[in-house]
Amino acid sequence: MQNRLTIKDIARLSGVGKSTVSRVLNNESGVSERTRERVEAVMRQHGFSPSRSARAMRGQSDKVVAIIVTRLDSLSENLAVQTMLPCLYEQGYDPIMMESQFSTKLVQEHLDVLSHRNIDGVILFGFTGIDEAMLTPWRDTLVLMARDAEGFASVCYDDEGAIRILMQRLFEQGHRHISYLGVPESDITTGLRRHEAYLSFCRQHELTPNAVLPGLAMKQGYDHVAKVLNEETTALLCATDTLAIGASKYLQQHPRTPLQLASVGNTPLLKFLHPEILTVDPGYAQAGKQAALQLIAQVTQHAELRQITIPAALS
Amino acid sequence: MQNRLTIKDIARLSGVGKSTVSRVLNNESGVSERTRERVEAVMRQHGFSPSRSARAMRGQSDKVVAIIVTRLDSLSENLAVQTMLPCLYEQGYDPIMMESQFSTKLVQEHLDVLSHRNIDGVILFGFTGIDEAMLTPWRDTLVLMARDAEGFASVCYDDEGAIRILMQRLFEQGHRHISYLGVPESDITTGLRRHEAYLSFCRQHELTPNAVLPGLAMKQGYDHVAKVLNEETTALLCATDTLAIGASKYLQQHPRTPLQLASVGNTPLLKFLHPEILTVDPGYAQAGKQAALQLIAQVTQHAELRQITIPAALS
DNA sequence: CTGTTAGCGCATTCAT
DNA sequence: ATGAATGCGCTAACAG
Repeated sequence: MQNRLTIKDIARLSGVGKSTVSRVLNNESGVSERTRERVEAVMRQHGFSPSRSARAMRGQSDKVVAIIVTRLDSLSENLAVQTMLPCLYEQGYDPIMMESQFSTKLVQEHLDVLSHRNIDGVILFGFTGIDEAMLTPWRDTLVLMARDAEGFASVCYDDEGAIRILMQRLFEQGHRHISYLGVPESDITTGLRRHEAYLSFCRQHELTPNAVLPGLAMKQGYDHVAKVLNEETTALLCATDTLAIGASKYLQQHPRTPLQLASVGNTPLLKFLHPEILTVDPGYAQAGKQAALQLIAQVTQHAELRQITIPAALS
Repeated sequence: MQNRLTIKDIARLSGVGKSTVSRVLNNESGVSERTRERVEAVMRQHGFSPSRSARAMRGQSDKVVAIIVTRLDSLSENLAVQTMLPCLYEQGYDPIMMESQFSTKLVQEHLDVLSHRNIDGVILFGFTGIDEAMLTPWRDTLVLMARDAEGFASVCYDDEGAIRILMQRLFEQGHRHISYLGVPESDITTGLRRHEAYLSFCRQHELTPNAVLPGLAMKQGYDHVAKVLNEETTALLCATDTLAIGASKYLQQHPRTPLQLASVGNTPLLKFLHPEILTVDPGYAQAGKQAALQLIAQVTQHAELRQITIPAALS
């Protein structure tokens, strides 16, 4: 843009040395109140802001973080990222965005690029097949989303709790034949954990489980929902909003006796299309904020690598 | 990450001077083929990549661009961004993402941040009320999406063509009472242009227009669609996929005589939910690519500020 | 408390 | 064709 001022200019304009300006800039101690104020005044007056590249070169942080989402159009990840961004902006971090498309190879490529770029940290939305080994170099500057791994900071959803809450509610409503539409167990969180929570609840309450685990896509919900519906079924629990939307479409086209749907995920889209569906909010928004805060804490003050679980809540 | 090598190291390792390495790095002429190859070998062998901050400080580009979307969860913008990203990566640009939430104030804040950040360029998704004056400083390094403005590079959709194609098709199918569900005319492109194209077609073919322009949201489509439906109506044209989804929900809940729906936008969501709807693809994907290419051309070779319009096509 | 000095990694003269 | 020297804007070590 315009030819910007440097600390040298500020120093000259306020009649002090460069290093004093630098000290003021970094809130270092050892500057008299008077000079500090004077320098700050000059900086404000001229709208001065230090060159990021120069700072970066001096070993300081570049104040850039990367966010690697699986897909730009993931409903849940969008909600998380939307709360993440303001947190990052506020602390002066610029977020560069990348899309993994559920490909380990793409994640690897992106990380390679990032390693050449003096990145402060990475927030990575996990998925099935992600290779923990390749994340090792990033151990201290990474926050894993929606997945946890030994030795890494992470923000997870309470998969088990979310399913339990929904099952409990359905059970209280009198449902005794609750089917389950989910995701293959190769997916640890959305797949395995949620399915196990379902099975566990069934066991405890002596219900007969009836599940199918086709995948993550709407179409898969649509195509496979029929398999878990029989005459007795009165309720259907879906592992995700996306599956619930697919299932709903099928049910609209193939009417049957009333069926109470329930799903994990509190996306605006599902709320609009099917407000009658019982949903639990896995806390996507809160997760985004927590992840941002955790990452900043890690990279600025070497905070411990916490494994955070966001509590689920009926919505 | 690791303590990276510098051109000094490469110079030492290949037995040449720093400046020679620099020359090789920038593909400058005046280096003998032999030394060039030798230096390149050493660089490859050690996986050398120059410090971006150092280059940036030397007045070179930082190779960062900003993408300001209106909303992270906009279906159409997602499609555009998804094609934009690979183009940018390929050229070594890192995209930092920001969300305007349709707020001029937020755009201004983001641009302020960016002006302190030695950004190469900005891709801005336009919206109603965007203030061209505040974009002036960015004239040469900005590409406006979905909106055009005097003196700025832009990538627009063919609003007029998209509507015309759909109307033509509906007309050919025999429809003579085609209603329109759109966006207020304060929105120049999605609002005004599409509505005018609708009116224009009606005039030319002596149809009686019947339109309502509630807004962009699904709920608005749902709430207002009834107003444009009467006994004679056989087709409904929606200005966007989002409106079409809202309208469809209403129609499912309030059955009537068959109504052919049509809409502008070729999003996967609509295709899944309502494949029966006639849609035209405004070319979101192609638009993303064009925008990335245009921006790169501008910032690397001061290419002219083209105003590109993506042709619409039946999908 | 404050100014001076010396680099960070690179591109760019200017010599050779 | 190539190496040595200079400085980008900043922080850090060292003097006063």
